[in-house]
Amino acid sequence: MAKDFITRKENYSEWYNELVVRADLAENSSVRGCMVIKPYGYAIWEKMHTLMDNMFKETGHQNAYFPLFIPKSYFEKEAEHVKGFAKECAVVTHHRLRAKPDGSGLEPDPDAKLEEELIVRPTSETIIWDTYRRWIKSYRDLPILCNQWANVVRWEMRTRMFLRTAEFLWQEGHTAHATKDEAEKEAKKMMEVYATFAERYMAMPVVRGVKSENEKFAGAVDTYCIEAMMQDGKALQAGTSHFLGQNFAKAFDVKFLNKDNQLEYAWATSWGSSTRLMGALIMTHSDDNGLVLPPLLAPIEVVMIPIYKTDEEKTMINELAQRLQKELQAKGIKVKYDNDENTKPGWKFNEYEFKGVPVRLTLGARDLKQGLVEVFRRDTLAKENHNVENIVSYVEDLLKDIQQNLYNKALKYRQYNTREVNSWEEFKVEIEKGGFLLCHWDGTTETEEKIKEETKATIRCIALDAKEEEGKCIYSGKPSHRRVIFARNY
RNA sequence: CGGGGUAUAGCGUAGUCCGGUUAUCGCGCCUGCUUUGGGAGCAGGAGGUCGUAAGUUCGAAUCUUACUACCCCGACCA
Repeated sequence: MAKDFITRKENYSEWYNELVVRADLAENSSVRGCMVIKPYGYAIWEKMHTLMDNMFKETGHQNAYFPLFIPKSYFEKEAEHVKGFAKECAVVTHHRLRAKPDGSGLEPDPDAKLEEELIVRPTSETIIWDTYRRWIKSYRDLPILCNQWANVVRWEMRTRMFLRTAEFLWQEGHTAHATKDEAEKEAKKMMEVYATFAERYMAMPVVRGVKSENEKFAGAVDTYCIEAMMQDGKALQAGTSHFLGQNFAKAFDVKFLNKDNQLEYAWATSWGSSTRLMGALIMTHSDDNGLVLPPLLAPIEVVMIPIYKTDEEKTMINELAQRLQKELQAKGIKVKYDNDENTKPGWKFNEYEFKGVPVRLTLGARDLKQGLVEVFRRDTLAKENHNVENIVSYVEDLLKDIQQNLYNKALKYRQYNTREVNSWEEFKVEIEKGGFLLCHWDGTTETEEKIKEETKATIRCIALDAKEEEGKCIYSGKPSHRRVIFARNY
């Protein structure tokens, strides 16, 4: 019903861009590659933030905050890490401006050049491990389980709101452990936390997996991930959790005395998820009428819209609305009564529909005379009249149903678009159709890169629940023991 | 950083080739009245350094040159 709104089929990426702007989630700022997250969009992120934060705390983590700036020398210490991030770092070189000699504005003061240049953090492993060196002396100091909510900067060539911006918001967990086993368990545990969050709150099914050598984090031994499928069949990495081995402990000389009084390097993990989740959320559920939000993340779960002609009707509806609002709020439901007289009901219908509000109650004078309200659910666009008497418990159940339905729908979509492919010829055809392709792969980086060059498809992950199965690599024909997931990705 | 394109009101645009009144239209905005069951109607109104700078000309949104910004396609990436 949305006016002049492009459909997913017509142009998926334009649909996404327009949706983000028109649903009032975010807008491009005047700074290249950076976006403004608007109140409605931020309210969704805030919910994600709070829910995830609780999950981190339940698993024993504490929040802390580390500096935005990282001395260049710290950054250089872990070879793989530098290689991965150097190309996209913002660098601070001066600490003062001065008036230009010709009076035409400001310029960095040459006398205020920094002794050592500072990197704006693209991620915080280095500054954190430099700090951990001072915190860790004994096995009794371990584990350290910290998380930080922060902004990071990665100077991307091409950006898209939420999916890839030069600056973005995220959380990054950084833990230190006495044993390899404990660190590995931590990395897997946090992947599971992300997966649970995605499925339970975002209603977004994910594949739990491990990255190939080629795709893993710069500086990690293993990268675990959750991968989701968007409605255009492309994969989106929605969270990563890294087992870092002793790489950062060695680079920053973080040693502790174990129970046997011997010096050992500490074991590390790091794990992160970002405002990219907003993009994932949008592209998982939304349709050609705009945003669709799962109730558990919707800033407004229920909107009530009055329709009346006379003053008596208006008074009657206002009173009813206030009563319903209280009752719904008592059930913990976020409800908004929009009795703004400047806009007409039809305008409001479209507005809230576009913004993805899960349930709308139309309080119309005509229906109310028969004791009815109109209930509209955003996920199926279905409307029905319902008795006003038990509307509160009905809405409560309906919200649960919508949450579950969105998950089921997304899962069905993913299952339908996931298929086994057994030959290179077949692969080249199937990859054009999108979706996840389950294929045998010989385990080598060379093969992976050749496939990427020829088809733009990458190995999204090796699913943790992939079953053992003998087969031949679709590209090289060499033996393989399990299938991996190939897809084009965001 | 390579290749292509665009720049006119808050947004989207006409006009540019072929220079000539007061720069077009829609949406949005403001005021008033009438309206209210799927983006209301009428009337009136406000809003512009035509990306920046220089040049050609009696006269430049329009022609020339330089610069800047943004978009698309590559290379790179959560």
